[in-house]
Amino acid sequence: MPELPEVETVRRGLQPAMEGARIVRAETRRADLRFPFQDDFVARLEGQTVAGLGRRAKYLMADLSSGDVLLMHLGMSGSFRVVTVDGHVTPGEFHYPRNEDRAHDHVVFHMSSGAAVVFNDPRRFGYMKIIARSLLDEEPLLKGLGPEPLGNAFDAAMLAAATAGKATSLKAALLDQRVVAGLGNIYVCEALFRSHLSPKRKASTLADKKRAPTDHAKRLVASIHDVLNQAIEAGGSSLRDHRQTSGELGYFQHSFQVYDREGEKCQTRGCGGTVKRFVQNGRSTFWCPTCQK
DNA sequence: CCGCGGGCCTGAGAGC
DNA sequence: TGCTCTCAGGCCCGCG
Repeated sequence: MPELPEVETVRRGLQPAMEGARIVRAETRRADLRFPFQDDFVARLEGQTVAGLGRRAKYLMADLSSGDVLLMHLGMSGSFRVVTVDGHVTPGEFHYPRNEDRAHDHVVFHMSSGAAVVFNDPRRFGYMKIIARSLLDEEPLLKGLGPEPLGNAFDAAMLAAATAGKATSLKAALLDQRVVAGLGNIYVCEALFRSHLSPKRKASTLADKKRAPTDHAKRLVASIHDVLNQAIEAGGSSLRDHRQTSGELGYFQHSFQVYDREGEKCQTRGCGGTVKRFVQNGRSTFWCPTCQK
């Protein structure tokens, strides 16, 4: 499911239930998600207060009073919901991603705020890991990550330097979390469309001979900023699994201009082209060959 | 360094 | 209705 806007939406939804509250009880309802839970997973959570809930790329990070950090990744189909202790969902009734039972509720945090925070993940590509804050810099899951696309470190100069000399395609480079961390298939397709750049273009064309950013790089960075900010504002995109923590859908999918729109007319003014789909690095790319060069 | 295929999982939707 | 097949917001590994 989730790319940066979806994870950020989840973070904002969990904040009121978790920040400043203590984890009274933690339940793991099976032995593993993508990986087995650490042996001391529950023990390191129970009794700890969540000082803050942050995000790095597509990871949620809960700062615990013990000095540990709980790292959470939603994989493809993970979602969180916030439920009050009497079984009623806050604020509205939760609608499961699929109209099924709770078979895929794998982790529950019972908070002193009175809320239960439930992690549901049918495909179980998601995972959780507890890391001592002092070891965060050496954590393999985080170590190679590039800059946050909405952070100060991400700009045209940085992007040009990171892609200079790369033989790979522009699309593959943007999906590479070492280049920039948080984009996925949807928002890469959308950002490339908005900047009129072909997904097939060589990534190295974002830089000139002196490794300085071209106008393409500047356009692309602006498009990435725009599409991510707009998607966050819309509560993310709900195609199959993504839900806000209230169970509500995100609605940015209605604003897609190319993703999942094969065969539709290109929305670029005066273009007249048609949205096409092809497989690139094993993933669907949606684009307009007429106006993306 | 790069692309590709396969794997991890479950479920939805299409086609027959 | 039900089967089979393809595909899915991620990411990792090994091969050539």
